[in-house]
Amino acid sequence: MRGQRSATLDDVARAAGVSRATASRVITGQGPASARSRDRVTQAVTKLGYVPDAAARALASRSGTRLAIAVIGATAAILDDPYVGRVLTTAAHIAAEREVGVSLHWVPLGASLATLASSHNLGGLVVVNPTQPALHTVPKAMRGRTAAIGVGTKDVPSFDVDNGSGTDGVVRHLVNTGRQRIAMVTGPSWLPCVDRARDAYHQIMRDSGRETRVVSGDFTATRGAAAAMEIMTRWPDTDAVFALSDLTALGVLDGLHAQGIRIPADVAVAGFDDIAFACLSRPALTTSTHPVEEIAAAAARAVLDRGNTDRTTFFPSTLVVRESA
Amino acid sequence: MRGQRSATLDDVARAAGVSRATASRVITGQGPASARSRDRVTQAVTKLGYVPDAAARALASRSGTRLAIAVIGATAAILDDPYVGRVLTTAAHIAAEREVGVSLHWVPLGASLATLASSHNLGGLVVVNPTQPALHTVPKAMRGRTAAIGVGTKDVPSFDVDNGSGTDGVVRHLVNTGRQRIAMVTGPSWLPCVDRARDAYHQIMRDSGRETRVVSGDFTATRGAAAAMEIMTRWPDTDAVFALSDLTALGVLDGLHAQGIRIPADVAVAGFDDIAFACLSRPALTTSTHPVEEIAAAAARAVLDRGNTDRTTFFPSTLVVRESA
DNA sequence: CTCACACATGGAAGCGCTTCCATGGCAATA
DNA sequence: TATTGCCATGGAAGCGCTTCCATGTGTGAG
Repeated sequence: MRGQRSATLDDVARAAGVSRATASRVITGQGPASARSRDRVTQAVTKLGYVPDAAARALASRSGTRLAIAVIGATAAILDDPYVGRVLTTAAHIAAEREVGVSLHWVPLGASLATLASSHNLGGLVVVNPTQPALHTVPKAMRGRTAAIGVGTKDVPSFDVDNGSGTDGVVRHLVNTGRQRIAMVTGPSWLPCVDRARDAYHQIMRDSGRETRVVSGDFTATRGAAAAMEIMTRWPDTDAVFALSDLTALGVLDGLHAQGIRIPADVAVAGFDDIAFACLSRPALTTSTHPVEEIAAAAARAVLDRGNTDRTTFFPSTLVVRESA
Repeated sequence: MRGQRSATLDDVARAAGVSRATASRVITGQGPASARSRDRVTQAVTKLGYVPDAAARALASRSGTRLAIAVIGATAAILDDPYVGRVLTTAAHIAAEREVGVSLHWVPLGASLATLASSHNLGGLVVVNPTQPALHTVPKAMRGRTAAIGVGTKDVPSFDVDNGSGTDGVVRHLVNTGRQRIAMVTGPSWLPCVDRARDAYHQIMRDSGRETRVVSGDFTATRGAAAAMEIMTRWPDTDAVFALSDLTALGVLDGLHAQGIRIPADVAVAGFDDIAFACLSRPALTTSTHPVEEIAAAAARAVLDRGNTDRTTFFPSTLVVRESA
């Protein structure tokens, strides 16, 4: 293509015979410009193959054009779970409509978001699985353009699936289908949504006079398989397992299979999320939906359109009965 | 935290009692600085909670600090496949070691990479599933910091799995285990790697005096299920199906199940990629490995460390025999 | 004791862009 | 014809940072 150095706004302005200011106005579409200038600039742009420099633009306009998605406390395994992928795809979609890009950032638990969020080239920030401390590290200037997927702080709009009622639906189904000794595999304990789910489980167990059996998980399949062993060893008479993630439930299925346990005849298994694979497993997984796309879209829109929702919005989760429970 | 406006390098310099130049040198670690200046600046930085602005830095230094991953021709479904996720995670890892971020970009088939790659705040570019035209749109200035995952052009280092020998291994296994009428489900036809795999399949079929049965796929599970129907309708005596993607193979498994076909008794099924779910399905999937992490790491390193590899590197794929074939 | 040299330092010039502001031209009004 | 007002325009001032260059300051060699 063109020479070594790529064309700048100056080159365009010169080629069009207008000032840089005018060229800028035409290109950004902000501010007045005569039809004549508009034409000449447009022509110069295509002729020179001019593409505005995002960094310079962000710096000058003090508002970037990129939506950052920060995933808190993620291990490498998290992308085995379609979850982040779905958030990402959806956000990218919404962002693309507004001609902004997306970037993905893994933020270790306890790390600061300051570096990430301080950059001028950021148009917005969506924090996935936020913790209070992490959210507090986002600079004031960025607060208005931040949303959380999960349970956030007061000054940041938050979006999450209704883990409580979702869990309620699943566990109630287990109870209604005659299961007596129902175990639960949770997720990472630092996630507030895990608490809500565990609370819901405890509630039902208590109300129906059942004993609780909880082992902690991390949303991975590997952990699910291990949890299956652990559960059947500690409580051999368990007749149902509810995992707070489909991936984990799939692992549980596997672990149970390995022990020669029949599903759902001996033990019922239920998950949470309704991932694409849930209906591909044998037996197909009974689970509860997780409207990730809706949630991610809401978060992305809240950030990009500055929706002034500063409350937490919960999205309903509905039971999907298949073969495993 | 601090006031409305966040601290700039000027603030730090002032607080430390040095010039902006010196402060910059200390912070970037480039250029000389006395121990005294270093201390004072470091203190000022922590005191003010100073975080450098990425946009300004990129603009001034003419070299960004972000690794962009552009996925060509991706549909929303692509993230159901762990593939992109694995690329992303690995790249993010390598990038993080060098304190650079990653960003992900969906580039429609036929779209230009110019806008993406022209930005000064880009440290490198990794193009996934590149097409020749797409690669040609990356500005000269960026060429040196670009790598391809897939088959690229001469001036860009490329990394890919050896689809040819991988396919060879799988199909040969099918042949060796006595399968006679082996069908293949391919991937998107615009991907060169699909050609290589199809060629390998044709080769073996021809060499062993077998007839070829090819239906085209798109790497999704949905398409796999449909392909299973299509294959069994067109060629009811088929006794093996090889899909160029595990996701598709899983779909095939599902489609075959739906028709009451036993696997592997009636029909053997083999995939490609060895995704995490491959061993979770019933029956567990026979497949061939795809060292995505190695490939992505090589690509990321080639870009970040300016490795002058301007050739295509193929990574070996090895057969994994499980239950389905 | 002098000269040369290295090193730490600050001033200043940008990087490529947006945007404020003052200017000038033109049509509409009186 | 003189006055008002509006709109298109260019000049210039940054955005926050890096980096070149010239200036001091202290050290070792002669």
